[in-house]
Amino acid sequence: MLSERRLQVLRAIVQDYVGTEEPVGSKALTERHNLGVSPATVRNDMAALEDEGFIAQPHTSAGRIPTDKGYRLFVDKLAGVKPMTAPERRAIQNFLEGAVDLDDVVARTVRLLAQLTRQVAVVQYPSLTRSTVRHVELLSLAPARVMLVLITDTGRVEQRMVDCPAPFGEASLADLRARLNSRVAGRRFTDVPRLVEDLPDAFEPEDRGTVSTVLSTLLETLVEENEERLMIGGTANLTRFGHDFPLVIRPVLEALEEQVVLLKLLGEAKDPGVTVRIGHENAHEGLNSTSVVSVGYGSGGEAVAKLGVVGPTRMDYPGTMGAVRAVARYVGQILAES
Amino acid sequence: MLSERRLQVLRAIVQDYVGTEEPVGSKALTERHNLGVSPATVRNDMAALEDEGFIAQPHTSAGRIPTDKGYRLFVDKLAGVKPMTAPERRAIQNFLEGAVDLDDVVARTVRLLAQLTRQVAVVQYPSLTRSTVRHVELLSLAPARVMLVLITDTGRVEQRMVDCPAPFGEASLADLRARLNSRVAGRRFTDVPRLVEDLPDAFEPEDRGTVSTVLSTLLETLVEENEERLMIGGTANLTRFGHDFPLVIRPVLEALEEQVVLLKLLGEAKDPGVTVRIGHENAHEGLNSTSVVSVGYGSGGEAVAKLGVVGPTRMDYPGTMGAVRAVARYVGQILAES
DNA sequence: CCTGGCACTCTTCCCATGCGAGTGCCAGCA
DNA sequence: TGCTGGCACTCGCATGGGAAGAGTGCCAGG
Repeated sequence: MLSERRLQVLRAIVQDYVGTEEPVGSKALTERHNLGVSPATVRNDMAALEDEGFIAQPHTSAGRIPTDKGYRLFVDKLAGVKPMTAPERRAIQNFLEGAVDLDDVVARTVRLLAQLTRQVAVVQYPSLTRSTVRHVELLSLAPARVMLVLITDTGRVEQRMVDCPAPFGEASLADLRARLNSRVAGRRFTDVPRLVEDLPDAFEPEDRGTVSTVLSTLLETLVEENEERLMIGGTANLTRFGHDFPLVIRPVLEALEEQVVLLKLLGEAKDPGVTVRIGHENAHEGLNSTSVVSVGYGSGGEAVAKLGVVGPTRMDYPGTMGAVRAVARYVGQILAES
Repeated sequence: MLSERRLQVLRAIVQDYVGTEEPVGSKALTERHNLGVSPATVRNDMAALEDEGFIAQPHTSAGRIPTDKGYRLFVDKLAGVKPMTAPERRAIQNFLEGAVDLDDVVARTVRLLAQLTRQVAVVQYPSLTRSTVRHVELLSLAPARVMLVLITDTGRVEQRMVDCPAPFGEASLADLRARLNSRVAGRRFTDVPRLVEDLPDAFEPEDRGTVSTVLSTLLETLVEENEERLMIGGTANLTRFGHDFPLVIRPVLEALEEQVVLLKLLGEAKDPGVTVRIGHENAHEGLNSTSVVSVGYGSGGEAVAKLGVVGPTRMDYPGTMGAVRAVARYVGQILAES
């Protein structure tokens, strides 16, 4: 329906607009790209593209700017993912390799993404539900008080206090610790409930209450979704957003503080590859003038969490997608090594 | 040197300017505050205050606005700390009591502070160096790989991997765990180095290398200053900063991302009470147009960390100081209880 | 030492004007 | 049918000149 040239015109408009931040006119287009046709022809194409809803004019007789729909077409059909250069890849790897623990990995990833894309970076901590248990530790803090520490294969640590219904001896605790670990160590979180189901039966009646309490706390910890933490960075890049300032970035900052919103945002992306949500495609109203580029990352073949960037719809999609993909890949490697 | 009335004029200027965000003139002042004198008199006082550097005019013949020095005098001499009302105090307490773990306490504190003051809130995690050890846990992950988990009295958990110079048996590990805990549990971090000094001597020669390695990792963890994490929130409030947007908030956002800067900022405040740093009193350049109100908080009588807010120099100092102080007090209580 | 009055200084707002960029349409040409 | 050059038209934006208003500094008088 859209001729090849019209698609090229759209591509050129997107590229120019992303570069200059100014509405682009027919004359400027023909000067900067050799489309082989005259401005008049381009004007006709533009009129057609506008009828289809891919571009719009801010005012009568200013240049055209892409609409969300225009960006969508650009991302889907007209632009690939721009791969990182070799030096960039090396820099990413070097920077991430310096990390000392999980917090540091996440923190470095955020900084890296923010710098590479010059946008706001969001990195979700490796999700509990998809990881495996490395170790469960039980510490007796008081006769009827136990601290439960859960360590995951991605290096994440969760702790919980458990108030026991009855005093619980050191010997029983050691027993529980040993049995628990022999059953769940190395297993996926989703399998844990099944694996510990009958564990209380192995204990003396007077200890069963406590064992059950500990186990249910453990299970709670495993499913606790609101514990899906994330880290954001590069908010200073919001200042490069546009001219009509406060009105635009206010809701964005607010949305960024609502971890729930962000988690949902990242969670929505189900693709195996890089997912792009453009403008109004984002459910959250405050993000209607932003695009979100996200991707899953993980230590093995499987994604355990997501990361991405939030930026103006007017962004360099190929470059951003390339950076996001590359960072995700290297973070995965780092996690697998540690 | 400054007469009583002139101080009152300064106070009135600060209050009005904070309220209206606009330079305040002599006529408006006499209308809104009954100073008992005419605008002309106030003008003379203003001229004097300007000579002394407490106020300034943005342009010839606009009203006056307070300078950093003016705010300083206001904070030191002219305004007290506005205490929270009883309902506010109750709300603070209720909100904080819902927290389930340390992360949650900090997160809630940040949200609370940001909401109460309508500014950017910064909360430092309880510092390691001033807390006491609750428990040290050692987990064998591989024959020559140990995970060290440190649990503090404030509920904070730090973990480190230790690569041992030689394989280390389960029995030795249990031995080390027991000896270590019996020595350091309940002790202050600063005392730990002294307490574990001779610990390797109690082990077989072949294990001493590993024990030393583990201990030095523990000591590293204790002193590691860069691990002083903090959480910030309420950045959306920056949009209420002023009219000349990007130029002002850009450096602020950048400074907020530099944890080092923030930690230094909070660390500088040595007072037992609420500390206020106004405008250029902040060492960091990006924060020259902001004021920082901070205070220490802690579970006992002693401060284990700081919290505070960052806002425009034109802020409601008495109210902000009251909110910061109240929140710090209640967070301290919560930490002491858990 | 305070007060009212007065002249003066700027900023800000508003409007008219001109310019330029960009468009839409049309007639002509391949 | 599709491309091109030409041309009239539309707006947005920057420019400049008043006019208004707020606020000041200073002075003479109480």
